[in-house]
Amino acid sequence: MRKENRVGIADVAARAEVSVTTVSHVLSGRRPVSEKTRSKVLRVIDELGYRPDPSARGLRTGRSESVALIVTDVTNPFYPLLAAGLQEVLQPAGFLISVCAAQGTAHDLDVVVRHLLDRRIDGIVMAALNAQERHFASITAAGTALVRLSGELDPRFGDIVRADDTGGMADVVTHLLESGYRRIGLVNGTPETPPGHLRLAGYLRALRDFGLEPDESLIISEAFTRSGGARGAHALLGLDTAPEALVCGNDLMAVGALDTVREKGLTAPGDVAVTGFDDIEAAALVSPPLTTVHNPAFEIGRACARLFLDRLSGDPVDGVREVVLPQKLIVREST
Amino acid sequence: MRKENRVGIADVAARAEVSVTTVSHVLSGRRPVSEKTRSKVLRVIDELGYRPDPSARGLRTGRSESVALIVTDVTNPFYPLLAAGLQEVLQPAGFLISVCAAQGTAHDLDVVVRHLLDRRIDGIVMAALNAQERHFASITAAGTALVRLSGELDPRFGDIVRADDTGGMADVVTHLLESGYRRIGLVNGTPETPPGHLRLAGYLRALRDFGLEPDESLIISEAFTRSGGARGAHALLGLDTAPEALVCGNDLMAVGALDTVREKGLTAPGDVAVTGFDDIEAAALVSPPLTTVHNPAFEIGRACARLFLDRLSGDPVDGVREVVLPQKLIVREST
DNA sequence: CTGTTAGCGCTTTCAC
DNA sequence: GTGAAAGCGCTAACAG
Repeated sequence: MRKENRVGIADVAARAEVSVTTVSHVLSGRRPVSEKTRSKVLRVIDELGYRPDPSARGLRTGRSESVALIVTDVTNPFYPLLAAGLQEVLQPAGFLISVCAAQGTAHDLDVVVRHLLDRRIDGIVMAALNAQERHFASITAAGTALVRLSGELDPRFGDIVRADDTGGMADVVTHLLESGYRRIGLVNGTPETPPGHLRLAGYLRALRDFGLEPDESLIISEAFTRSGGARGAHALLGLDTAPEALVCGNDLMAVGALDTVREKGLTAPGDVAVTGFDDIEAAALVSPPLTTVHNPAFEIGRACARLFLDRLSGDPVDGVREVVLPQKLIVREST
Repeated sequence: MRKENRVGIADVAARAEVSVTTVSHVLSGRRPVSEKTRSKVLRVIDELGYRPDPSARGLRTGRSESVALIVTDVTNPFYPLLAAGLQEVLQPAGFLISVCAAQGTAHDLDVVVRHLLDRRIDGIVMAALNAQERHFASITAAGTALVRLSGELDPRFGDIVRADDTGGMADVVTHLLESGYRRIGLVNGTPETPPGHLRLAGYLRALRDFGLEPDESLIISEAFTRSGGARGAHALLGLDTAPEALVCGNDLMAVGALDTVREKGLTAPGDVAVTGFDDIEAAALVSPPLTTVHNPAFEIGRACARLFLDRLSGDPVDGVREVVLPQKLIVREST
């Protein structure tokens, strides 16, 4: 079983009584071939079960028909979904999707990036949180397509695909306002992070658009964690006039807020409404199920894939592009 | 930026004043090289930043230094963890890990497997639920290493790595027995599935080992879902003498059981203890956090990786192997 | 519209 | 202990 005889392009050419060149061009479509020859070659390929060898092709073309997703935290359910979106679009086009973890330091990421570039990976979705400009630069310098998931658009650093955090947060707050809530507290992650910043902006915008002036005492910054949410909720619910609703920076914080609500002998949404952000799986599992904003990981993956397809097939695209996807409000029982 | 000049083995050879053959052997260690030559070559490699081209190597050797994980459901958090375990071991060894989704029919899986074999993937972890014998057979026939995650050991179908479901379930039940619970109900998934079967066996074994005869009226089969768990709990808690504890077939069922407990105005573990299985992320997020059994996805991944390493490096291993990993009881507040 | 041919960068006989 | 040279299977000039 060690030495199976793969059928090569030469076998096909011989059997179809044409040159290997012709077979190659039937496959690639990079040169006109008479319909008669074409169909004959195709038939022989089918008969022989010929499958081109990607290594050989890659050696010639310098491409690998594969793209990689680099992540820091594999356990975050966001990334598998993004990967699924990539697959949906890229797998039918013959691409292989590799998922690479680059935990730890930026140097670990150096190693991973270099490994990928060695393999002449055609495209990279950089979802590693510790990525630096030098990583982006080395990727694009190698001629590899790059998509980032946040940051500022820069011609040297590839395309960007991201969700509309601000709009999403504005939607939740507007939903609460339209449901009659007025005193709405924000238990947010720190505004130093991109999501913290953007989500705070959405909260403020929605209130103002509704004609309300934000009350700073109702805005809390904590870690983007369950315990951070619990602490934030504790602070806000201890106020003289406690808020009627707690808008949280992400679902984990909302879970923590629910812990606090329960602990204080209150109920949600009876005594206080609670909302999350991201729509992780647990958002639907907790009690009450959380009203939240769906972070469209799958669609982000598809958008990345389409950018790759544009760049990798046909004529070179110049300039960089940014795709912003809408977030979607998911109303459940916590509001 | 189209044509960067990669440095090749010939450049190294020239600069080090040796033949390409020697450089190749310094790299592979497949032939003795004098220490002096060796260190010189190594130095030049470093100076020039030479990196072997995987496509060229693959073309010669028929191997790709990469392994794939094929899954059906990308959103199941079990698989990313398994992938992380694979990475931890295989990435340092120079392997690339690809994650492939084969949703849908067995025919989709055919396509994915064929694609992977075309690329001369070195190893496949088959985690797709719809895999059939023909898939296993075609993989091993192509000389590609295969690891499955369940089933019967068969020389034609590669190695197996799995967790000890029966032992894990026995551990939970024993934990309850030792905590003083006696009437212990089982809200299980259907015993037609491998996990359902094995977990039931663990439940029965633990009771008997403790000297108790299982009461059939306390054993319920439902779907492995939240609503299945809710239904099962409803049935058991409606009994004349309701059980003191509900052991559930997986965490989702336990979440459903908690729904029912709450709905009936009862509390866990005050009125009734509840346990899960798998230790998905949500198990720690629900209230009360679930006592459950940790399904060691990460360790399974590492075990798969080690089997690959054994088969892919050095002398051919013959025969097939099975690795059974222990499950671990996680005691939280629901018991 | 079709064919001949020169490599892509590496591993590996075979020969010294 | 070291080299020369023959391909691995394919693509893309170049040449009709």
